[in-house]
Amino acid sequence: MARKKSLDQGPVLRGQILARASELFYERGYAATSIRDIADAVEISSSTMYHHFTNKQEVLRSIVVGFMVDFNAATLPVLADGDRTVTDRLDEVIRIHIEMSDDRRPELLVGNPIRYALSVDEQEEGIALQARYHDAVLALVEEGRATGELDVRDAGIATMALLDMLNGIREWYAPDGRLDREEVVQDYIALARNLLRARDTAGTESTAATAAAR
Amino acid sequence: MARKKSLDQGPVLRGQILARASELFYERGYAATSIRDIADAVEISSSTMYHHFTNKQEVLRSIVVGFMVDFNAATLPVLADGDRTVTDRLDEVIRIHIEMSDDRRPELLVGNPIRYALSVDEQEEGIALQARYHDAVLALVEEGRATGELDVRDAGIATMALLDMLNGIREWYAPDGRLDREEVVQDYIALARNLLRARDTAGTESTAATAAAR
DNA sequence: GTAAGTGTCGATCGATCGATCGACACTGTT
DNA sequence: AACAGTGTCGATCGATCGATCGACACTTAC
Repeated sequence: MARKKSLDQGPVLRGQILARASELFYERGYAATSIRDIADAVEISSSTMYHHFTNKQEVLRSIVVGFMVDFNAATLPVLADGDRTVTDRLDEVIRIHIEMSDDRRPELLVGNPIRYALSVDEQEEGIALQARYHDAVLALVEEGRATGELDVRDAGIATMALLDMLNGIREWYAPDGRLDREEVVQDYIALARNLLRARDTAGTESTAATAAAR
Repeated sequence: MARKKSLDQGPVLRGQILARASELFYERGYAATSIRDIADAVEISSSTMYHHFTNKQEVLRSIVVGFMVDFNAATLPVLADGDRTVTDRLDEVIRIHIEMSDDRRPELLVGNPIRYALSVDEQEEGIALQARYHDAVLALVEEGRATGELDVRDAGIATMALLDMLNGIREWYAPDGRLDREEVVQDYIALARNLLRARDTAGTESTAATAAAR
């Protein structure tokens, strides 16, 4: 086999590495995936990896931070949009949460072993990004409780229940299975309203339903 | 240091190994935990490990299967108890689920990387045990929908939402934090009733409330 | 045309991994 | 006293790990 042509493919290779590394980390875990596994999957040598990333940790860090930055960019503006009702915003965030964590499933790397693999600084960076989303959802739930749109005893617990419910989907949802994704989105919007005892506000109902159906 | 005394401590050492291994696997992940890490934590040599387990995989398998067997033994009889109302059974299972997954938190090892670490037979064994619990909860939700006690569009989706909501708790609940565990249990019982739109059945209400408060 | 910069590779490093082996201590049986 | 069975250990195996190095191909700038 001839030497791989070294035409400058710019940041393309870096993106390929991140994409394949995400999948391997997601399936096997970070520790069980070797640099050579990733290199083989992208059909490069292991040494080439080190021209694009300083070490294995940096590959993981890029994936984790990259996803969370995009995720927050998509959700935070919606959560903080004061012009819309709480229920309306909640519906849309649930849709974004489900669709984004399904579309980019392998990139959503969380859990203790992932944290353990990162340096202290990287841990704090990742946790801070997650906390920003968490706090924004919590603020929305508290706002809903204040306006009477939602009815929960403890906003903190209800928020965790909601987020865990949404985060669990990617572990069992299979696109080729019994369920259509839009079906899942609609059901989860309804389930979330049940969970938080969303009030059927007559004035905003049509608006929310329209947004939910998109 | 003198040679470790070899007084027969029966299955005690095996239990210690499993306990410490659980914690390390939970914190760092299976692949990132070496046989020597476990041995050091129990203060034995790595060779001694192999007199109690055939290999590293078998340690993981023992933990996973051991927990799920106990978990099913505690929950399945409740879920299938035809003499009680659906809501009543649901409340108690939620309590057991939360308390057991908190008490034995490190033993609850799940996810893709864990599956990847097990052999095909072991995977199927573990999945089968989890499926038995899942199916029993699903059957209860469907029963509740049939009797009118619960009101959900798709029982399968609602069941996954409920289970994910419960499984997420151990990732964030800290015993020394703001929340008392009994508080969490009570809130989740209420949240689950919201989620599944449990009907306030006049006849069984007092029974269910009593069971919930235990 | 030649020098600098970039990207890729094979070869290889020391460290660590899971697992094995023989030696030895202790207990209980005969 | 001799023996078998069990549990523990240090030493060590081959394999694989993350990471480094120098050599080489190719592009671009001058």
